[in-house]
Amino acid sequence: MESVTGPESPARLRTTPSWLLGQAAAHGHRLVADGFGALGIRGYHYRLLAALAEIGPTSQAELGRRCGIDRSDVVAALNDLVAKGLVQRSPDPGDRRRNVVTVTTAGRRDLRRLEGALDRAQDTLLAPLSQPEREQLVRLLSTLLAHHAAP
Amino acid sequence: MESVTGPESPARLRTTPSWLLGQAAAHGHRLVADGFGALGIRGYHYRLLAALAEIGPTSQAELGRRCGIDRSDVVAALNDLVAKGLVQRSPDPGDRRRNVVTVTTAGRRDLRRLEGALDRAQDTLLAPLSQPEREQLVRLLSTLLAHHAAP
DNA sequence: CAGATGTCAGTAATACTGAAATTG
DNA sequence: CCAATTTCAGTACTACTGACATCT
Repeated sequence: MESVTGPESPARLRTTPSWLLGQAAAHGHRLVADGFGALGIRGYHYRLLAALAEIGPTSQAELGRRCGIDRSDVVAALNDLVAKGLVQRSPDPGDRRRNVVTVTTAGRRDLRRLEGALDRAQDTLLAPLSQPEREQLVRLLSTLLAHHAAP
Repeated sequence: MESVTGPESPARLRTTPSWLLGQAAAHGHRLVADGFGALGIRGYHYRLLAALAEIGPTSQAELGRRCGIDRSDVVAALNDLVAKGLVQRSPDPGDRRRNVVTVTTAGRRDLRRLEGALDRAQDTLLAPLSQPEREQLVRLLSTLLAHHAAP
């Protein structure tokens, strides 16, 4: 990545929130991807693993809703995770439309490593902000997302 | 788009800045794209038009640096803008490696419309934030980008 | 029948990589 | 020879669309 603009970017862009968000998100994505890259994991994979570890065995549709990932993309990402032996996919006895997805022991182990990489990436990303500023940023973004979330 | 997660997203994600940034950026991108869509313009196109209108005729490489767009992507986006008659590309007499890119009258006209659409998208995106909060968000993001900008 | 689910195929947009040819 | 510029070809990741078959 490295879409660094420097302080000479157009004045209009420098004060446009959606542009600033996009650039900051790109930096964050690059840092996280670098950390995940060694384990051959992408953002989608991590999200799914984290959600599974937190809420336990779930259907693919529910996973997609929790993670904000389209169900068609969930299919592809789970294929990867199954191939890596990090999750297990089995038919739901109670509802034959569904699959039940479960994290394996190897999945939990990789997830712990990913958490470490994620923490380091956040620290690098937020380096120029004080602790109160970091909390303020998280608060503002959370307010934004809560407002735009599906009702 | 619409990667809305709702308040039941994994706890780990809800407090991870890079995830929050990504989600907020996705919302912003969707709103802006909706506003630009009617004119057949993407983010890259707008950035280039805005930079050109601000700094005047420039080389493609300089444009890319100002806008944070890779040179190879600048080529493709300018091809579109030339085809639409919004910019003009001509060889630089002083340096025959370069092209000089200039906004046309039609380009300035479309840019004014795009600014309007962009403003409306920002208002929708920032709806849940007060004016001081919006300024705070811009400030925090600017600090972040300034720090990660080319050293 | 309506609605949910899993799957597949395909697309758009941003971001990035590598290489080639030309010129300074 | 080295560096900058333009261009092309190709890739990765996120996000989204439409369709289909299956099952509740």
